[in-house]
Amino acid sequence: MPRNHRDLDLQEKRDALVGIARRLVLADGFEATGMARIASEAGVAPNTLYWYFEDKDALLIAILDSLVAEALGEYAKVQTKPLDVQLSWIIARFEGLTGLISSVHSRLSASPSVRDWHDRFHQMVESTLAARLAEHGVPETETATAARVAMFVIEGLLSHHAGQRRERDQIVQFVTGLVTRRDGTAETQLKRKPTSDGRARR
Amino acid sequence: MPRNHRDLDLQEKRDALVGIARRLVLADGFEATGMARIASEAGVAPNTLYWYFEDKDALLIAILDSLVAEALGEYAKVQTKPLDVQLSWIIARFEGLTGLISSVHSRLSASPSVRDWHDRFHQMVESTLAARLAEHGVPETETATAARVAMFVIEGLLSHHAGQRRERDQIVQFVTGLVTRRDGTAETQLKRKPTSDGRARR
DNA sequence: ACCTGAACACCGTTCAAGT
DNA sequence: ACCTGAACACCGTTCAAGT
Repeated sequence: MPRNHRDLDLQEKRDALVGIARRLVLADGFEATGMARIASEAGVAPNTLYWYFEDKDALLIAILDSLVAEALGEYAKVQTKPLDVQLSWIIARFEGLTGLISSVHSRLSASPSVRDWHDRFHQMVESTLAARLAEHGVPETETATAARVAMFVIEGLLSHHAGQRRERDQIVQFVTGLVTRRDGTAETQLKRKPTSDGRARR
Repeated sequence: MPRNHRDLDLQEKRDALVGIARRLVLADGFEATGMARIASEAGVAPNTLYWYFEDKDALLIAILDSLVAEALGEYAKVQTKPLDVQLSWIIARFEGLTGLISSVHSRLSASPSVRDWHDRFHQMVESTLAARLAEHGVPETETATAARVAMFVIEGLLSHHAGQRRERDQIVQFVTGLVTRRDGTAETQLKRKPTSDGRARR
């Protein structure tokens, strides 16, 4: 896959390198995947990577961008489903990425570029969540706070072995129930109504 | 501070080393603090540290234990205060440790001993939180789930620049309000009653 | 039992040089 | 413009040896 010099343009080769790095990083973890290994797998010299990426963090960010782009495309399909289904979907979708997520968090203080990406990502996810919450009857004054709480719960579940399936469902139901049951707006959603996946609560 | 051979016993010297390492790690971060630096600050050879600690993770765990022991002592004083005050206190108390917290999370997958410590710590904190929640009228069937959600929110706030003071208060109020307002048990706590620090909600 | 000097393996990154 | 061989600085850790 080296395909040297001029028959692949810069962006194409960069993408190819990201793909290779992504596969290795997802398999073995970011810290455990050395630049030398990535280079060797790509058939180039280690320092060649530094022609395409400023440093290892830039490579990490490129990997994250490619993963987020894919997930975002798929999210469109569940965007209109009930809140608990959406939350469960998000958690299941990112379940394989817990290692990467904690790598991102661990680079936060050392790398301004990772910190920057991370903050942007949070902003994007939370504003999307806030919009969904608004649709579900959460009053405007609380959507931002509720979205942040939802985000924290998602991150918590993902960071901690993601819990067992059963426990995850319980937490998702608990949070959606709490968040949407405001001053009667969505009161019914909480009482006895079966969950959207057909299982009884508790 | 070397105090060699026999005029300090093993445990005493170990504690001294932990103290020195803890100061450096809190100042510069775990990853940024090399074993060589700790050793030099302690006036010993780098490899001497490996007489007292199995590896760098063991040193991390010793630091964490000392920090938790201190915090636990202080927590006794606020244990009987209202829920929102307790949560705010916990967040403020651990605010200076965000770097360490993410270091712990980043070692989770690579180090079984850190993972072990982390799981124990969560279990301890969550069972304590669950007991407080029960005192505040949360039904038995939900204390565990609610405690875990509270823990996720605490961790989320601590991991993300801990937010601004104002935003933190808002989230704490939101969560305590939601969690304690169950089927009328603590219904009043939510409606219009001013927060325990005297500020109006929203 | 406690401590050390010296080395090892590995890491991300850089430099000077090639085409 | 794109790529490389070789080196650099640094890391946690180990080894063989000293007392």
